[in-house]
Amino acid sequence: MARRSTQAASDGADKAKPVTSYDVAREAGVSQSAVSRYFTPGASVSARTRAKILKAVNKLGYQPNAIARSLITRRSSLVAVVVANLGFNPEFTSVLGQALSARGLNTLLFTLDHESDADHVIDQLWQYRVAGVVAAVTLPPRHVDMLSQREIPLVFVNRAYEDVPVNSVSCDQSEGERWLVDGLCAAGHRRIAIVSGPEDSPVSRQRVSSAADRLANIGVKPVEIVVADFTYQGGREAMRKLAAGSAQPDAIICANDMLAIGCIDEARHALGLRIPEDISIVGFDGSAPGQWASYDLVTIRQPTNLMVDAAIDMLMARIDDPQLITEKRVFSGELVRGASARLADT
Amino acid sequence: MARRSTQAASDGADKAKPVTSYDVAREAGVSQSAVSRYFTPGASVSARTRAKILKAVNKLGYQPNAIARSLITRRSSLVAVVVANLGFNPEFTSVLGQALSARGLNTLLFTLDHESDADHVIDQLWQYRVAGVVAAVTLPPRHVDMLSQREIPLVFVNRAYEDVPVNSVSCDQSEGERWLVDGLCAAGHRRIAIVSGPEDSPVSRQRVSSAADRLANIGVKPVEIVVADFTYQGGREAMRKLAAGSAQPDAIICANDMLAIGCIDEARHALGLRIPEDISIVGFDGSAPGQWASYDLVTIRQPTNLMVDAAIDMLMARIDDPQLITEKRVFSGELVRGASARLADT
DNA sequence: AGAAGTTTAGCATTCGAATGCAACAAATGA
DNA sequence: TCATTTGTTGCATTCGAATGCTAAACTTCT
Repeated sequence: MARRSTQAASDGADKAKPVTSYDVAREAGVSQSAVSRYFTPGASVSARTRAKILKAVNKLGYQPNAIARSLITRRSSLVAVVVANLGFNPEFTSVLGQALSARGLNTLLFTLDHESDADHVIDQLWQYRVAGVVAAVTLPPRHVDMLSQREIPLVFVNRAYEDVPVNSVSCDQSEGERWLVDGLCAAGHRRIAIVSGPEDSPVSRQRVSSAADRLANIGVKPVEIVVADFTYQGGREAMRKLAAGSAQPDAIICANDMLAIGCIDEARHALGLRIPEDISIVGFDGSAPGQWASYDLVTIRQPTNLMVDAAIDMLMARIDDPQLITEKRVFSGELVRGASARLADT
Repeated sequence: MARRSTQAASDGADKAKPVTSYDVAREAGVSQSAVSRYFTPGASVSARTRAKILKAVNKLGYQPNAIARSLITRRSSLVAVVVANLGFNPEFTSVLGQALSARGLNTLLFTLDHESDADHVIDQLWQYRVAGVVAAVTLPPRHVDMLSQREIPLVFVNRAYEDVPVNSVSCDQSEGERWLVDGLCAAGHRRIAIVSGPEDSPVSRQRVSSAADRLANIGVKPVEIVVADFTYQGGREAMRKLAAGSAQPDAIICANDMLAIGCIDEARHALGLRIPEDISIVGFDGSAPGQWASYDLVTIRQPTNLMVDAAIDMLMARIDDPQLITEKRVFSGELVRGASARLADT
């Protein structure tokens, strides 16, 4: 038998049972409908009734029950935010959460280990009748269809689908890679290697192929392409492989900042290379650690705030009108000229 | 007038109206109660009925409406996770989210800019009748009281309250700081400075006072205490101040890893100091970047996984029995012997 | 077979707020 | 002043699943 808190048991506050709109109505001498309207923006309530209700609300400490409201309106104020554990950009999630909150929406967070856990997530968010979904992971087309059939607005971040019409905001990966490639080549680099992220990551694939394409245009062939996961350790291992191979690159294009940081640390601390004198290393994302003095990465900064705002605007527009046609918004990144690579103006 | 998706408008899937338990009941030729019981673990349903319902569920693609369920049971499966924007430890949130998910709970994430935004958050989570709260921020006592009156289980992470009985899991900050201080002093350091976090952060205060106390015990007085916020820039500025002052420390104890990283970068890249030859720098947390080769911090690693598991265990025990007495669980940290400081065995 | 005990099924009610509708009051216009 | 418009209010119903209670079906035992 469980011990119980003597405090809770003795102070008589045992059944602090929730205050409902009926309690408020009785206290204020009005109907429950009036109380409901009081909390409905734009509903017509006279000043006199307003005052009475306000008083009762304060006296009783009433807070509307969002659950009951969602049941009748058939929609909650929850927005599902789906991110992958590894590609997890904390700043993005944080900014997104605050922006949602500022608009009166709450964040239902789903952190996936593997993108295959999506099944479970879709069930959950549907059970909660979320008002919308922001996904920074890839969802299988059947889930996208399901959401669109249920008229749940969905916005992807940095994912584009070829055939399915979906909403998305993204940073122009191709353009960013072109800038990096051009800068490196103009500075005289010719032995360029690429460190790719996981092969099932569309973000990685797009960045890598954009870089490779641009190189091809210029008439340069990557000396090697190494696949790693999007982690610091992945970057270190990739650098180790490159150093051990015969390619001997003089520049490395990494699929994100984390990989670039790993490469730099391995190059400096394990291989004794100087950066950028011996080797240039560039990343992608514009993450905070990449800008630390120890790394000072050349990278492409994604405009996080703009992207978050755009995502939420799209989401809210579709919450108001679920039939709005799909739209893709692509933002340019910003070339950050750090000291991790020799880069020429182009 | 808004344009509409020709696709959605033409494929006839316009009103995919939600499947309810009544629909399933009709399809399966049973009562709605039976369907409900089918989804209630431990409820008595015969094998035959089970089969009929399962079939109907699959055919119609039914998912119980969590909103309706919460309304009647008066409790949702949502757990509010409240973190501060700045002290935000992404790994912690991520691990916590997954652990909750594994137990069938969903994460309602609140990211606070300033701990004073707590008012708003408390309203929100009460509106959603969350099953519990995990707070990595300080909540004013009136909120703690309110939650306890409403019988909403609350577990703090790395916060202890003096007077109010609350549940908490934490890492033993004092012990950790003692280890650091002892190690530094045993290595001969005497001119020790402290870089504190924001003054309204209990975590910072506790770490700083523990370190100062231990120093006092040994008979050493900190040469200077600088206040900074828990950021990289804060660390850099703190280091700059220390270097500009007359104290000239030979070791710096930082209230967290982020500050230590900032100090190191400033010392190396702006002041031209060698670490740890010219100055020892230690942190606290055991964050991932602190372990990167460029920093290789001496720090105290918090046992994130243990703490998360403990937090969830406590939470779930109190969801089952809200009257359980409060409990505080304190875990030892782990001294990480990096290369950012000269440290002696003690 | 019949009595007693155990499952299982269904009915009816409940949770708390939103809303269409009708009744009514206040404000405007003729 | 009366008719019309506009603004408020309350009643009754609705959302979808959970559950106490009773009745029916099935077991088990004598």
